[in-house]
Order: sequence, then structure tokens, then C-alpha cells
Amino acid sequence: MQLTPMLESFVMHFGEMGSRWGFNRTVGQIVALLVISEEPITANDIADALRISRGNVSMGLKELQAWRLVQLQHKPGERKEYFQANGSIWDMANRVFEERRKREMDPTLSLLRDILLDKPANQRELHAQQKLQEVHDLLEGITKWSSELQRLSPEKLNALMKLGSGVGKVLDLKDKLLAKSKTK
Amino acid sequence: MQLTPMLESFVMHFGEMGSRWGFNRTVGQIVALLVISEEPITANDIADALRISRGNVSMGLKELQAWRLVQLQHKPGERKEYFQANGSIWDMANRVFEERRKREMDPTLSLLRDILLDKPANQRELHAQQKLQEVHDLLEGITKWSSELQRLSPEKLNALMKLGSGVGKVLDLKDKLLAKSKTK
DNA sequence: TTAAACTTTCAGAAATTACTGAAACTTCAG
DNA sequence: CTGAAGTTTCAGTAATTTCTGAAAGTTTAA
Repeated sequence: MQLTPMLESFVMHFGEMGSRWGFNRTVGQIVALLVISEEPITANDIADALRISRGNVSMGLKELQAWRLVQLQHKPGERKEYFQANGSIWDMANRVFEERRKREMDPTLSLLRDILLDKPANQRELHAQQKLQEVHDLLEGITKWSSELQRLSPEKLNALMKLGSGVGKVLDLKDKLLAKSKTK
Repeated sequence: MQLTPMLESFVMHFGEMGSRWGFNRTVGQIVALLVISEEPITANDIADALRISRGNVSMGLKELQAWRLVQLQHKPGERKEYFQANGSIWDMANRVFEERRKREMDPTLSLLRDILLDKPANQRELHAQQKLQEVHDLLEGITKWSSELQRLSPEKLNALMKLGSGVGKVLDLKDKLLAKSKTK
């Protein structure tokens, strides 16, 4: 399982970025390796290619299963477990977004809701609550919107992206149409 | 600078979330504190309220300035430096998004571009490059789109968010209109 | 100048996070 | 059953990140 320099540079880069994306170095390297592999590979192959301990691979794969980024496979007649990337790049990115939303937004949103139920005890708390309300609304807006976008079909999402800042025009269009139908 | 339990719970929570958002605990706490403060506060106030060293506050504020999340102020006749949150919650969130995009996407995009310029040396590299192309296109799409969204006015962005999955319908609408103008 | 009032820096300590590898566990064929 | 082939767990170690606090730096008033 020797990697060529090109592939190695990619795998190592994913390792370095890993921590910025919410997982650790080895987990990042493992995803990278799985993404570029044509065939499913074993945990030993991974340990071998990345020069890390077998135990570490096991922990990494466990985490990647929690993220639903890997898929376990068995080959007929073999006892070994084979792993491969779970779904297309697009699917994987979607899951990463979703999981990160869960980890980065949901807990805060829930705390904010609790705090906002309390009566402010003084001027300072009142002002703070107003700010927290803003934070809450923003996070809620983003959360709702992003989960609705994810429900859109990939084609539509793609169309929307292609539209780019053209969305501004489409919005105007919509307003005009609405205005017309009102005046009817 | 004693915090009430309500405010303290919020500040501490932001500290814990900090690392998931790309900065460390104290930096998270400092932002939280600044967001809920009506008046600008000094670095000493911060150290005092959070029970952390003065040096740590200095480093934290430096980092927050790099993120453009705090603003420095001087009061006339005083030598002390006062700090406050830089802009509205919305502005701040925008900056966090932008900064994170820079840190989480740009380096990877640039590496991918480099790799994709190389000739694949064998079958495995060829297959890997095809995958990397997909990753590249996805990241580029997201990057472009999100920077275009940021260029939209807050009102339009808001309208778009309110639309939610209704964007699907608007897209259909657009397609119909385009189809018509073509047949003309 | 001097010195008081304030800020930043950074070496080392503390806290946290990641990794190793041996032991424990699981599964299955004979 | 037994043991071979595989996987997971986890205590201890290593690496990394964060934090402290004393020293150095800066600014301004007198």
C-alpha cells in the first residue's frame, strides 16, 4: 500500500485540515485514503499506508462511522472487514455539513432558548437577553435554511448555486409576480 | 465585574463551543462577554470577569482583532483601551463565516488545483484525480456561492432565507420564463 | 528625562488531545 | 471445545495546545 507522492500529498493535507473540519489528523487521512481508493480496503491496509497503529485506525473508523462517512463491507468467503467511502463526494459533504450543524449550532440554540425563557433580573440582563435573542434568531434562521436546502434535490441545489448572485434578480422577479397576482 | 448566573452560563457555553467554531475557550468567552456588554470594557475587566490572566486576554483580543470581531476604543482623557463587539450580530457572523471559509476551504482548493495540473502516472492516480476533481468542483461551488450570498444585501438574503425550500418553486418559475423568452 | 500607567511578549507549566501497543474480546472453522 | 484470524479497548505515553505571570515594551504627563 505505498502511496505515490501525489496521492501522499493529498492524504497528508487532509490530515492537516482535519482538525479544522471537526475531526483529528488521522481521521482526516483515513477519509482521504478512502476517497481515492478504487477498491474497498482493510483496516490493516490503512494502518500500513498511513504508518499509524492498528488501534488508532480502529478508533478512526469508529468515528467515521459515527459521521456516516464510511461503509463496512465483507467479501464472500473472507473474514476481514473492508471499508469504503460511503456515497458520492456530494453525499459525504452533505453529511459533514449536517453533523457539524448538529455539533456547532444545536447545543447553543438549545441553551439560548433556555436562557430566553428566564425573566431578566436587571438592566444588564435585559440588554444581554436582547442580544441573545438576535443570536438565537440568526442561528435558527441558518439552521432552518440549511436543512431546507439539504432537502432540495441535488439538481435544484446545483441550479441555485449556478444562479449565484443572480438570485437577487430572481427574487425581484418573484416580488413582481406576487405584486401582480395581488392586484388582480 | 461579577456576572449573574444567567450571563455566566452563556459566557461559559460560548467558551466550550469556541473550539468547535475555530477559536479557543478564552477567545470564545471573550466574544460572549463583549456581545452582552452594553458599554465597552477594558482588558482588565475581561481578565477579572473570566478569572484568567491578563496575558491571556491580550492574546485573545489580538486573535479577535484578526477575526475583525472586536473594535478598540479610547475614551477621551483616558489612557486605557476599551473594547467592544465590532458590528451587529449579523456582521460578526458574516465575518466568522468568511474567515472560516478562508481557513477551511482555500488551502485545500489551492492544493487540489496544483494536484490536478499534474499528469496521472498510473491507473490509480487517474482514478484518484477524478475523485479530486469532484472534490475540487464541490468546494469551488460552495466557495463561490457563499461569497456571492455575502455580497447580497441583508434584506435580500433574509428574503431568500424566508423563502426556504420555496426556492424550488421560484427556480421552476425562472425556468418557465426563460423557456418562453427563448421561443419568442 | 523620569516614572507611572498601561500593554504585549514569550518561556515554561498545565491542561487537553491524540496515539501506541499489548491485552481482551469476537467470530468462525475444524 | 480449541485456536487462528481477526477486531476493539484502554492505560499509559507522546504531542499539541492553551495559559500564566514576570519581564520587556510603549505611551504620555509632568
